[in-house]
Order: sequence, then structure tokens, then C-alpha cells
Amino acid sequence: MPNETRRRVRMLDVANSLGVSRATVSLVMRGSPLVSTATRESVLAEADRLGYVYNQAAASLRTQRNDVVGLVMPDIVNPLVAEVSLGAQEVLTGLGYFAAIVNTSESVETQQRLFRTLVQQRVAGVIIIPALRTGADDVAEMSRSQLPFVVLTRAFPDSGVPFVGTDDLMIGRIGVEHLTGTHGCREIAYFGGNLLATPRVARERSFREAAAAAGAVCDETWSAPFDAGIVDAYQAATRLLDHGPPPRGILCHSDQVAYGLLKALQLKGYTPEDCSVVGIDDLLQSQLWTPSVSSIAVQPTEIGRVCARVLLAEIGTPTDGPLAPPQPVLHPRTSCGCEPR
Amino acid sequence: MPNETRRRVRMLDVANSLGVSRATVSLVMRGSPLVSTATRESVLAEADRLGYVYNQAAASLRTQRNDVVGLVMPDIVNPLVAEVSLGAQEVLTGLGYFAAIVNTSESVETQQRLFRTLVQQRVAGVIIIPALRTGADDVAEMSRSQLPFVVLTRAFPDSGVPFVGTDDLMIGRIGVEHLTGTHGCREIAYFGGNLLATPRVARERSFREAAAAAGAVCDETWSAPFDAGIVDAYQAATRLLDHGPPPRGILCHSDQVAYGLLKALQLKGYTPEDCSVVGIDDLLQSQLWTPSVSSIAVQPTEIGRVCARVLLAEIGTPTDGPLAPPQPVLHPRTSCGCEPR
DNA sequence: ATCCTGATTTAGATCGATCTAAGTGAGGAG
DNA sequence: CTCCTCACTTAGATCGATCTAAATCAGGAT
Repeated sequence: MPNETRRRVRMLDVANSLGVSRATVSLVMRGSPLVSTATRESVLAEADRLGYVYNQAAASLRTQRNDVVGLVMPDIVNPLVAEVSLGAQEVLTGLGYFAAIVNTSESVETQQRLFRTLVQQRVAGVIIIPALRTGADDVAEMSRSQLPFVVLTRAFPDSGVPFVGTDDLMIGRIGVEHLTGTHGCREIAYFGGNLLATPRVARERSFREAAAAAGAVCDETWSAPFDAGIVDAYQAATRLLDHGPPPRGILCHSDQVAYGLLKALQLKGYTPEDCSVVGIDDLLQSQLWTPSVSSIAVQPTEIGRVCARVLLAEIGTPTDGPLAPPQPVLHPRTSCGCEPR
Repeated sequence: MPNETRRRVRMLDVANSLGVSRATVSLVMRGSPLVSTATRESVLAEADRLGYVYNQAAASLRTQRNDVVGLVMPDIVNPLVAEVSLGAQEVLTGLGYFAAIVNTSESVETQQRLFRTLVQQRVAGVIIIPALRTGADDVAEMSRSQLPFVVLTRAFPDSGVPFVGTDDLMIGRIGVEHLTGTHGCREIAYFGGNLLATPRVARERSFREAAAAAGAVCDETWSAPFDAGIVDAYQAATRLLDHGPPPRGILCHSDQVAYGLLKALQLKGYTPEDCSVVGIDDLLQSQLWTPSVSSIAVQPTEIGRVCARVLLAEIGTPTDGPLAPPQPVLHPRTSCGCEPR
């Protein structure tokens, strides 16, 4: 019967029990070729018998290295965020790193606290999607930590921090091209997103420019910003529809926003023939939504992978695979009228 | 200009630079009341000036304690899993712990590897939703680590490991009662879920018993198990509908399964009047799905909170709040015919 | 017999913090 | 003036690993 109060087994215990030195046990545990096969086997057997577990914390104190990477995410319930995390994790674990996701719930305060904790834990690096209200000063504080990190989604120009994001100018253009070209819309709008979200600014700007170039009118009443949740979108759309019909074509800031808008349109009796809706992101479930949602795919999982590669390059671990996100591509479906209902 | 090659600043550097001892600096960093105000302030100022950052890893090596808790999750892209994590995280951070989510992608091998890593990192505890094919031997291996942990969703009887889960017998009964009582269905089915998923077995059993008691017939062709993703459900439902009409009422293993089923029904032209569909979980987006999904709410976030409290009780940190999950409650909406379309 | 080589093994310092038990000094009581 | 508190401060051991530089040893060459 094991003694409740006994101390945890350490390398020294295994060594003493076998009459060898700590250093030998250490070499065995790290799989070094310097020890003889006989020694290795007896050490492993004894370690197992005593119930020894390696203390990674002590080891990384000495080696000054750590294979944990922190993923600081604003909202894991958001499928876009979850998919990005998945991609990053895939690359990191593939190269022997360990991805730990922490959630800030869009609170800058929580975010800074969690980042500081990660620094104190001496993690190898951090991948972060900044919370909405994150300022340049917050990013500067992170930079001061000397910890390698990569920022997603929101750019901080002149901060010198590596950034990975979607090609927002291209996205705006693709959206306009499809709505005005394929569907012949003369009156269109960009709907959703928070003004604090960097992509919204760039996407909307290129949207306006492309609209002007195509001779289409932008409906300004629909361009008021709001928080990007599905329920927020539904409420905002419902309010706008109370005041009149929608523009002929709408590009939504995200698929989540499109879901909310489509629900509102449908309850008011509007169909894709009345109003063509295109989302951005192309989440997995967009194909199964009713109506199926036309969307500009940004491949969140691949973005996550790219992010991880950029971070690893920063850290000094070589990777293969692209260091830039893929080009956005439109997937036409029912919500814009491309497929029958 | 800071020297690239200089060593990191440690407590000793701050102490020397100020002419005090390491112990004093240590006391200041931990906010001890034993140091005088004057000393505290000069230490803090000097630490800041030198760019000192506390080394949590070294501290927990000495104190033998760690405030990191690992959440081992099978699939963060699944919103149910994300909501549970959110709840757990809320309670943990509220009590000074630090929740790190790691993803197993339903791979038992990855899961065991990640668990071992967490043990080696000497985390305070683990909350785990086991991957589907996790066996009793895998759980036994985790138990051997002596690390406090709590299991969600899948029970392992006689393993002695604390378990938190939904009241599956109640869920089956609520579903049958609504379908046969409110909607008068005489032919009903339980649809979806993997046989390896413990809840599926219990829910289906109580579903059958309640159906028999209510004098309703269970459609066996619809009870074939499958993996619980939304696309899997869509495909399985489509295949079944190719062979004939659906039963009058269906209880789905999860909201995700209900989404897939509803899409299939709709494409075949069936309405809630033909087939009443009820989901389980009541995810946030179920209200906005088309049709809005009737669902038996299990309150995933609260389950996550409960889990965290149970783990903390295990660790020895007192918490207030319930240690058992809330009762499931039905939220009737459009998909079963309770609300107009 | 002595020296050299290559393969193993090891003692002692070290990573950066905390803990214990003892030391210091100012101010008040006797 | 001495002694006792009380508030603060500290030296040295310790947590559990790794690293460096040196020791040991068997076998072959000289």
C-alpha cells in the first residue's frame, strides 16, 4: 500500500535505488545515445517500478527552453476562432510543440493578464487574436516582454509585430464583382462588423471603391457598424428592415453576420431574388444553413497553420509550407441566388 | 540600447542593484505584508527599471504548486465543447486558476500524450471530455498519475474518477413526453450519436422505455448509430429518407444532429407537421436556425462551471455554487411544430 | 608494462525562485 | 542602562532537473 505522505519520486531516487548517478538517469530520460543499452533498460525499468514521472518544469528551468505555445483567443465559441486554433495546433504539435488555448472573452484586461501569465510561465511564444478594444499601447506592452508572438486579424502598423491576416482588399472586390456582375445588383451594401475590427475598415473601403468603379450605389444606412455576433446581426437587420426594403445585394462582414441577416430577411418574407446575400469566412456549417450561404472562403484552418509557421520562424524552428495565407475564393450557393432554393 | 546577449534579469539582480537580499525582493513580489512600504516601493521601481519578469516556473518548482488547470477537449470546433470550456474557465479564473485548453481531435493517442505532458508540467488538475474510443485502461493510466481530474460526458463506472454529466434518463423521458403528449406522435425515433458515447446508450434506453409506457412505436431503422457531426447527420438522414418517409417524431442526439436532419427533411419537402424534431443541448444558435430548433437544454456553460467546482473540491479549494448539473428543460420552438413557421 | 582511445559514467555547479530559522535595530518598559 | 518587543530583513538550504569538465575503464597498440 503506497504511503500517502511520501514525497514524489525524483531522478535521485531512481539513481540511488540503482546505484548510478543522477546524470545517468537524466541521460536515459532524454533518450541520449551516450548510455549503454543495459544501463538504459535497467533505469527505465526502475523508473517505472518506482512510479517516477519526469518533471518538465524543473527541466525547463535549467534548459531555459519550453515547448509550450500559448494561443490567446477572444472567443472560442466563435467557430472562426476555433478553426484557426485547430490549424495552428496541427502545425505546432507536428513539430513537437504543445498548444495551450486561453480565452480572453474579448476583455482587454483579461487578455493582458493572460499574456503576462504566459510570459511568467516562460512559454516559447504566443499567437494572439487581439480583443476588440486592444490598443497600440497594449501591443507595445506585449512587445516589451521580448516574447516572440504573432498577431492575427487585427494589424498594428509600425508596431513591428508579425501579422497574419486575410486579403481584405481582395475580399471587398470579389464581393462587389459577384453582386454587381453575376447578379446585376445596382444598389449594394456592406453589412456588419465592428469599427474596431481592422478587417472591416479595409474590406469596406475596397467595397466602396469597387462599387463606384462598377457604377453601383452603396446603401449607407446599412453600413452602420455593430458587434459581430449572430444575434447582434439579426437584431440590427430586423431594425433596418422595419424602415424599408433591403438593398438588392449585401456583402456581410462574416458568415455569422450573414446567418443573422438571413433569418431577419426570411421572417420579413424576402428571398434571394429580392436580396442577394454573400458572407465571408466560409465556415463549415455555411453549406448546411438554410438557405445555404454563399461565402468568400478565407480558409481559417490554413490561416491558423500559417500563423504557427510564422511564429516558429520567429522562434527559430524551421518549417516548410507557405508563410502567407491563401487567396480568398468565392463559393456561390443559394443565399445570393446562384443555386435554386 | 539593451544588450542582445545579456542574461534575463532575476530577483538576485534586483536585490544586488538595491543592496537588499533576494528574500526581500521575493516577499515584495508576492505582496507580503512583512516588508516596509519604503522597501516595497523601491523594489518595485527597481524591478520595473531593470525589466524584471517573475519566473513562475522557478517559483512553482520550489512551492510544489501550480495554478494551471488543463482542459482536455476532443473538438473545440464543436460549439457544445466550446461552451463547456467557457463555463469551466469562468469559475477557474474567478478563483485564481488559469485554464489552458488542449485539443485531442478525438484521438485517444493524442489525448494520452497530452495528458502525460500536463502531468509532467505538474498542473494542478485536469478536466477532460474523453475521446470517443477511450477505454477503461486509458482512464486507469490517467488515474495512476495521481493527478486530480474530472471526467465529463462519458462515465467510467467503478473507475473511482469523479464524473459530471447530463441526466440522460430524464432527457429521454422529456423527449418522449413532448413528442407523444404534446404532438400526439404514435411512431417516434431516437436519431444519432455514436454507440461509444455513453449518453447515447442511456438516453436511448429511457427513450424506449418511455415510448413503450406511452404506447408509442419506436422506429428501429432510424436508431442506427453514427458519428455525431452535422454533416454525418445530414448524410445519414438523407439515406434513410431515400427509403421512405420519416417517423412522426424524432428526438435527436444533439442539436448538431438536428441541424443535419432538418436540412435533409427540408430538401425532401417534409415540414414540422410531417415530422416533429427535437434536439438536445440547446446551443445558442438553435434559436436562429431555420426552422428554429426545439431543444432540451442541458446548459453546457453551467455544466462546465459545475465541472470546475468539482475539480476544485478535489484539489481542496473551497467553492460555492452547485456541484451537480442543472435539470434538463425543454424549449419548444418551430422544428417540432410548437411555434408557427 | 605503458600509453592511448573511445565509450560510459559522474561530481559539483547551476537554473531562479521560496522557506526556515535566525539576525538586526528602534522604541518602550523597568 | 538593560532588556524585551515588534517590525523588518537576511543567509543558506532546497525544489528537481541539466550541463560542464573530468574520471573511469576495457581493450588494443607500442
